[in-house]
Amino acid sequence: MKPEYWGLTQRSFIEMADHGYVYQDEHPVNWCPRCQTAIADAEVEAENRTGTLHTITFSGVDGESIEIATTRPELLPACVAVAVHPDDADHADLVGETVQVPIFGQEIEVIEDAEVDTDFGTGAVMICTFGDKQDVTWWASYDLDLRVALTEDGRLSSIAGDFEGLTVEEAKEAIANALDAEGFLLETEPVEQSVGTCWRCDTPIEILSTEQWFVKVDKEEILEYGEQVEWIPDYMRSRFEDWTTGMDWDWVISRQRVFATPIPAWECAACGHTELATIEEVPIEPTEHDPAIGTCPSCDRTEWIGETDVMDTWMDSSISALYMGGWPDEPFEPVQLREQGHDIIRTWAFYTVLRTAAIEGDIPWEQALINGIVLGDDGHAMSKSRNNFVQPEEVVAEHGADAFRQAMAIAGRPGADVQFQWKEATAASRFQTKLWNISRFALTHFDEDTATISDPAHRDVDAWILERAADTAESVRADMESYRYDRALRHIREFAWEDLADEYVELCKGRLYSGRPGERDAARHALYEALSATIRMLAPIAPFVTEELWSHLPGTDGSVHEAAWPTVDDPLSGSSEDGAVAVAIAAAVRAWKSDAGLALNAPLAKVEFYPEIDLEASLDTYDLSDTISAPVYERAGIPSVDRVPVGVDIDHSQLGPAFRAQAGSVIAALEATDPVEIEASLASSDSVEVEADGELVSVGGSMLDVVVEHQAGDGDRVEVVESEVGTLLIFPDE
RNA sequence: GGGUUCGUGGUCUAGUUGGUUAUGACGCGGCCCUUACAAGGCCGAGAUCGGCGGUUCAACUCCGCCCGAACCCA
Repeated sequence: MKPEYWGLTQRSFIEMADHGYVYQDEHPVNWCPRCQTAIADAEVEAENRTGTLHTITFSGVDGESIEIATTRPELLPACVAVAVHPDDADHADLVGETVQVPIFGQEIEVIEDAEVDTDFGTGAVMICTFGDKQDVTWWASYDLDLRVALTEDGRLSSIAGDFEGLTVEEAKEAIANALDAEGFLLETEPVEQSVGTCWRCDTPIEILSTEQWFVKVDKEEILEYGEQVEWIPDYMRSRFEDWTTGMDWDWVISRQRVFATPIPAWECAACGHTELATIEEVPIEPTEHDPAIGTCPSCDRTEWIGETDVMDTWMDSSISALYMGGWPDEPFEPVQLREQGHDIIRTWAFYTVLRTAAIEGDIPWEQALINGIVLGDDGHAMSKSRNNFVQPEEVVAEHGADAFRQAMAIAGRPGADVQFQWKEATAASRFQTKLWNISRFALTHFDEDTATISDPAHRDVDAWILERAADTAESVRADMESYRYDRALRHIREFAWEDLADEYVELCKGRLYSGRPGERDAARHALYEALSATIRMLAPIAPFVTEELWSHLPGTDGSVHEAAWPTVDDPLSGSSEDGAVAVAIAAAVRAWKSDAGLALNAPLAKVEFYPEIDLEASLDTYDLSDTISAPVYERAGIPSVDRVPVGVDIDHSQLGPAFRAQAGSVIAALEATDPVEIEASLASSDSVEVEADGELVSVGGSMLDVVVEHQAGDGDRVEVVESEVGTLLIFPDE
């Protein structure tokens, strides 16, 4: 870390001290005996382990003895009281009595407190300084003695007598044996317990009372600012609020480590006065330099001892928003976005909100975009032990950086875990090849004038692809703004692959190869617009391939990443709706030819189209005929083949509300009726009468359609294809 | 034990305010070399939308309980 940055961490510390957030105190803190440093609550992780529950007798000094249950006999030398529940009838007469701690001999009082769990062990619990946070609470509220049984390296202290110097594990066994030998140990049994461990080294943490630096946690203030942030997804807000509400200790920020940002403070060697650096002095290493103030303000002496403690690294990372926002040189304004995982809401997000509130009285960011954790191909979190981790370099080597980015973009939405899958990299790579080939085709038809073609005489399919491009650009824009990169990418692929490549390119080919100049220009213009829009939309997700394609596109200047978001103008002529009909017909004929084992360009005698939808104008058959290699005729009326009503298509959203409870039997009755009769009835009265629940009801024509199939009669040399838009009669080549 | 989220074909996944033949990808089977692309096109098999119950004319969608998974906490 550069001195300029950790100097800012020191400055932020000083400003927080000026605002009354920083104090130094002796207080119990989480302590890692291996790292030999204090750690914050957020650095303690809960781990389930199987421990041993020891039931131990404490003799009464004047009266009865009491049995307590504990998993930590090694803390007996630190025992300062025994607690029972106020409603616990079995122990009621012992409250206020004095008992003696076995082996170690100290006499302690039996107290009552509602926090005692009567169902655990014997219902009586020993209070030590300190076994856990509950002990700290009791110690403070009952003003109990402090008996320090553990040293900073996790061994028993001198008050443990013969057991001094043993590690916690050694002492647990040795003391249990001693208790057993002297008849104090009544029984042992395995018990599931949750142990607090150090996030760095997994060592069980202890609670020691030491002199440390703290930052005040003002829950109300943090909640108030957290409230003003937009959490994406919104439910992450409750993770933040739950953690904040559950905080019960201030943030201990001093660490007894070697490498980190120094706490900029000194202690006067003579009188013990603590002096903080001024913001003009930072960055400063207090163990190497004396404070600028020179003489101690309280005793006028000049010998200083530099603070050797360093700061929690979250003190550095929690000013990242301030730093990005120009602090301290520029007036702070919240930055737009924080992007982070939900596993560090309790640290990075929490501390950042706390610090920005304390220093600037503001929110750090307007939006907090929270992602899940990255999972391996097997759906589990990546880990060495599972051997399911994937190095990005492997994916890049196999499929390229853009394919990797696509695979990650499509792998999840905000808040959800992100599962890496090799198959997505495969799909992404194929898509890029597809786009490359579309571009290769298009570029052979473009020249330097393509980008500036004026007044193109668009045909229907041009109008259709331009409208699809405009709609896609709009929906992708909305997806991007809501951080739905997965949906954005799907929309882009769907447009590029299905609409542009499979449909439009096939339909406009004929014009591009052999159209007259004006006709060809219209196709080139539409193709150019659609391709240009696709490349620009994909650019944020696949930056390299789009940049390359962009550089080959005529009329472009500079980087695609500086290009404007695509807007597609309305076509000057042509009907996009009728264009969609041509597209649907082409698709139906293509599928039929494939089924018939014919090539797409296999010539046909002719195709007749009997529309079942209303066309804006007449069908534009120019491109269509060329694509399917057949003259296409739009016909009115009904085709001259056998016409067979085969069923009814019911509009449930209309029929349901109209008949309510009767709807079920009305539907059943309609489905049981001969479709031929229904069609006849609709033709004469635009309604059909059926019997439902013994009652004659009339169903309006708007609630149903008769499904009709057309079939070629025996010996007819014609094939009948039903498409979404109407019936096609296909006359194969002679 | 508490909080949050999730549970859709073999795998992964889409699904706006309840009414869709439940989307697509990867994989699988078949057919097709059609002047951008066989790293392609077309077709097909494969899902009682975790389970049970409820609300409703109608539930993948809303409600409750249960089972299972993940994260955070105790």
